[in-house]
Amino acid sequence: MNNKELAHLIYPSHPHTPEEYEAMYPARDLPEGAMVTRLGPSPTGFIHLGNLYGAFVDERLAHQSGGKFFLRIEDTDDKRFVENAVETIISSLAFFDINFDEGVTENGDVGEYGDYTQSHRGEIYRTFAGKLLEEGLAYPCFLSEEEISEVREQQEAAKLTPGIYAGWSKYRDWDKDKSVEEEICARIKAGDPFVIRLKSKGVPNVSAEETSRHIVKDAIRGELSVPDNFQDTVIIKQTGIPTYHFAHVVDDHLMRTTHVVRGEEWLPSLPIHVELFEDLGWELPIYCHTAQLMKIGEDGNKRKLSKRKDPELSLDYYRSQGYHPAAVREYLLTILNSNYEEWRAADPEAPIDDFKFTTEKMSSSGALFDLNKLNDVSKSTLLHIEASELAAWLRKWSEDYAPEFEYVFKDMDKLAAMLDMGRHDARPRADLVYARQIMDFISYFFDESFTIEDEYPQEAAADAAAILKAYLDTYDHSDDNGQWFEKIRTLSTDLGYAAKPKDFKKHPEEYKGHVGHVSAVIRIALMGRSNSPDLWTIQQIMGEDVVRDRIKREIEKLSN
RNA sequence: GGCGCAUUGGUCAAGAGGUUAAGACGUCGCCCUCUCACGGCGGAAUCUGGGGUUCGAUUCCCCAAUGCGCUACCA
Repeated sequence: MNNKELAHLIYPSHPHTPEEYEAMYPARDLPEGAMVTRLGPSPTGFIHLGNLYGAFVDERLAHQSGGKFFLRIEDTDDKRFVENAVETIISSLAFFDINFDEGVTENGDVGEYGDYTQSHRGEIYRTFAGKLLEEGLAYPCFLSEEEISEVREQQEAAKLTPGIYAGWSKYRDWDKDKSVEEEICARIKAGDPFVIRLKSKGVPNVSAEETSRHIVKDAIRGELSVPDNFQDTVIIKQTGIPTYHFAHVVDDHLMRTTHVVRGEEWLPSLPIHVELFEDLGWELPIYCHTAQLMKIGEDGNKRKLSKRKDPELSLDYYRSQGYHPAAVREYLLTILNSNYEEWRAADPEAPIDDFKFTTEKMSSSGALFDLNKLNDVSKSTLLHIEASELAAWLRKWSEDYAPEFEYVFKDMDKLAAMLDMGRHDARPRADLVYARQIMDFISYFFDESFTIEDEYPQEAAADAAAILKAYLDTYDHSDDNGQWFEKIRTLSTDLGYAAKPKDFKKHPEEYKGHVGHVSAVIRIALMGRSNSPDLWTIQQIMGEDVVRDRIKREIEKLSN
């Protein structure tokens, strides 16, 4: 039996030949320099900041260069499948403005290079595995789980690298042993389960200096020195489904991916991929191995955490807190490209598309996720979003994540006015960070959430009732900001408080306090807290009735 | 254990064989100010360690330490 006969025995027929597949998925007709990237999530439904981080690289690279960005579902592991995961992935990414040109969508596949779901591509993988079989570059392996662990034990005892490679699977050299050949033949005919392994060409267990290497270009890390692979990695599992390694090589070639963006955890298996590309006679894509995004631990603060299964890193967490997608995007870009912040500072209004994103500017060491920085970026990002737009966005957020805030959205114009407080001044306020924080920030406007949180300042506590009465008597809702504050100054002086804080600081013995203390009393009666934006503006939004009502109520409370 | 990747202030980082080692976030102080926020000014704080190479290294090389990852018929 020769290689060809073995291949035929395993796969009696294929609907298409490798050449036909090549013709079905021809090189893309794209302008010079256009990059084709892809995102290949497995359908666990768990999307975290790290996925988004990588997805941004793909998206920017493709769309900036006039290329294509597609979504491929990598569901070769049936144990991982989670119901509705694909929908979740698509909608989460869309929420953060990651849009695909082709691939899997909610309404089926879009694009000429599909099918874009790996579990639907079994026949394609088997065809190319058959080609490797024919060429003697792969072999069927019947080693059982028990046999494999025995091998491992022996290898560990002998201090050798564990794994199946030259010398450890008799099936590898079946053509040199008639009895093995007969066994393979019989077992295949009997329908015994087996895997297909790559027949690696590297030399096992030699020192690092002695192994030969390939130079592989990595757009982030420069030139990588990749040793020859000597592991007979499984390429087709017992189920007939490929492993990641094989699917990656076949798909990214046939889908004509030019840039493979993936996490650095893939670096150790690069030798396998390089060998596979070589065996199949295909050109290597340009790899972009990104650094891991990590997070500051909640316990201490500077511990690096693995991104793996850390619910705090879940995209849904930031979404439910109500971080605006534009803010998250902005933040991610600042850690993705070190020169982004500088560029943004120079032009706060420029659209993201104007920024020239480059892989060279990406760091090869992992960054800690910094919530402080996200918050800061978010503040300035929200400043550039229209209040009415923001209000609408908040309402959508509330519907999805926080229905308890329904009352906030009864009057959208009023809400927009609240959000807009002080945002158009020469030095705009930056109060708004994320939805939950905003709900708290404006909570005093609503009777549903208004509570007195702070206490009167010591200097004016005793006069609180008097201050409020005087304030109510002179209050005129149509006063402008200047007239209104002039009245407070007068009121302050009348009651023995300095009209200016400086006067009080100079001669504290002459006054009970200053106008700031008096204002604090009013502020607390109206807002329940001692810190807030401009009082006059707030009153204008609240309306005269609410203002008078709250002051009256507080006077009553004080007299009891 | 083996292999791989990484290592500039608390965090993100620029940077070059000779620099006062940028900038941002955070932090501290002052100013502005009816509070807060914004803004302005200023401060504290960094090249993981040890060997080389060199007139000179934080920058180049080696080793170590530390962190992260891989070591599956998971991706």
